[in-house]
Amino acid sequence: MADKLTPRGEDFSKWYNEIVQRAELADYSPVRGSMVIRPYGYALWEAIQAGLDRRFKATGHQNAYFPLLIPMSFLQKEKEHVEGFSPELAVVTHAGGEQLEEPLVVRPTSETIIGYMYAQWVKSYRDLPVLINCWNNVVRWELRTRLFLRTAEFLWQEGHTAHATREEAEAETRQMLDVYTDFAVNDAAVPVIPGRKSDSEKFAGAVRSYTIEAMMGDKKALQSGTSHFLGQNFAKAFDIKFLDRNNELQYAWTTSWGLSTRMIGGIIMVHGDDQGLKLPPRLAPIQLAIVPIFKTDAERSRVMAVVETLASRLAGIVRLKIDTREETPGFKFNDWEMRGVPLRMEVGPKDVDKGTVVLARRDVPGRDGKSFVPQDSLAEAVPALLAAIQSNMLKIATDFRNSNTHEPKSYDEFKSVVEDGFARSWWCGDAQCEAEIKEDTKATTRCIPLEQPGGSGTCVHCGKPATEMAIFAKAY
RNA sequence: CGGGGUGUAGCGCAGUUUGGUAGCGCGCGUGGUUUGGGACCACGAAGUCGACAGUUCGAGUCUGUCCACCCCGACCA
Repeated sequence: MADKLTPRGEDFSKWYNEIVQRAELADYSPVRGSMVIRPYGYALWEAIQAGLDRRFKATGHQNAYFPLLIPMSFLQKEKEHVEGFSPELAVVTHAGGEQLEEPLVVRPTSETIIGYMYAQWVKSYRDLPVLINCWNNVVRWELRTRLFLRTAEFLWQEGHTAHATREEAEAETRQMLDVYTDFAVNDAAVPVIPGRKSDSEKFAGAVRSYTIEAMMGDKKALQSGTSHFLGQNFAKAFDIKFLDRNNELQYAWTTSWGLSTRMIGGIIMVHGDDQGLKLPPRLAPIQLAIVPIFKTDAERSRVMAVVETLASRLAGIVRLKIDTREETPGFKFNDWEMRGVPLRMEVGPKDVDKGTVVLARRDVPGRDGKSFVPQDSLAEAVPALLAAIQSNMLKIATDFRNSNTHEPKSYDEFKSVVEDGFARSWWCGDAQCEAEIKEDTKATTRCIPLEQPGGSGTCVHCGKPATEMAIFAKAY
């Protein structure tokens, strides 16, 4: 632990893995591809859950729970869905010492079983809309896994709604994309590009998929949340039908949307630096770490008395932790920086004498982030600093993203741009053209941003007329 | 599944070429000195050397078979 972290610029992947372990976010489990989320990492997930759950409730959704195991036949009812998920299913074939009559799939996502249930619940237009979210775990047998970014089992929320009209379902899909965007930008300080997925990148079974795409510190893209308009595909597969106001039988229109523990990986890779993790104050489990400094016993009691007073004054205002470990201050400074705590307070004998403390900001590297603050003003200064850190982190990430997003003028330029950043280019929308670009550059269409310049251009690859610009990048 | 690599203490590794008593660094425990940017000293605990079989007086080291994991590709929130 005394060793320095591998510098981010030297080996990004190694840097990432070291942070996850040293900040005690997660650890490898004995089961291939799955991870143990440790208390600090789980506390971060709880903060993410709280931020999202609040927004879900505010937009009229309720939480519910659906079973882990799904009859195999359910998956097969929607053609694209089964094709998309079959390769990565974990299947239970035996239980209670006997072979099961029908194998049970460990859910990779719950559209099917929820579709089945909605078919039971929805009979009339009066039963709509159904607005349900589910916090759970899913299993997808991925071939290559990485802590938080892609694990065989992961935690997420999946929202599933059913509506009477196409318009209403489409509005819901877009509303939830907005919710994700708002959460990412304002809570996680992760600037994202909300947009539509190309046909080849959309969710298996969806009519249209939307995504929020973020740029990581190595300039690769991470899909950080998705919202799908499922049309009537699942309603038809599972018979979600209702009688409308005109007494006519109609299929419902459904949506689904999810955001996973992958977001934690995104936060690490967007904000982290050579000192370690850097957490946005809104999500940080510990916002303020207090490090008392003393030599003698006499100093200890003077310092601790002040620390206790200040801590109790701040306890209702910020999430804080007093560091009573018997390590050197230097070790503790580095340790809190590794864990990404946004603000650190140092209290030593000199501070006690002067009635001040030292506040050190995590977002400003090294000693430049330190300032002396009068003890009397902490109740105002600490929240103000946390707010400043939150917005500064968003600004740094946004500037980074913007300065590494280019609009190449030619395909040659495009190829060099996507080697090290995002390309924003006119694209014809053709799947063949998209596949050729991927083959050529390993860059994929990340999304077709909602925000478009208008007008038209020519496709960056094939030169055909194009009416929309797309973001291309290498992705996780 | 294709290509490459690695399995020796909790972690990172040396030792394997040339068979001969299991090593180093970090971490961990105890005691002491320390403490305003990753402290130091002393003592100590910790290993079926990935598994199985073979060669040999003797195998971490040689031979064979198997297994696991990691990296690159295909798949993907």
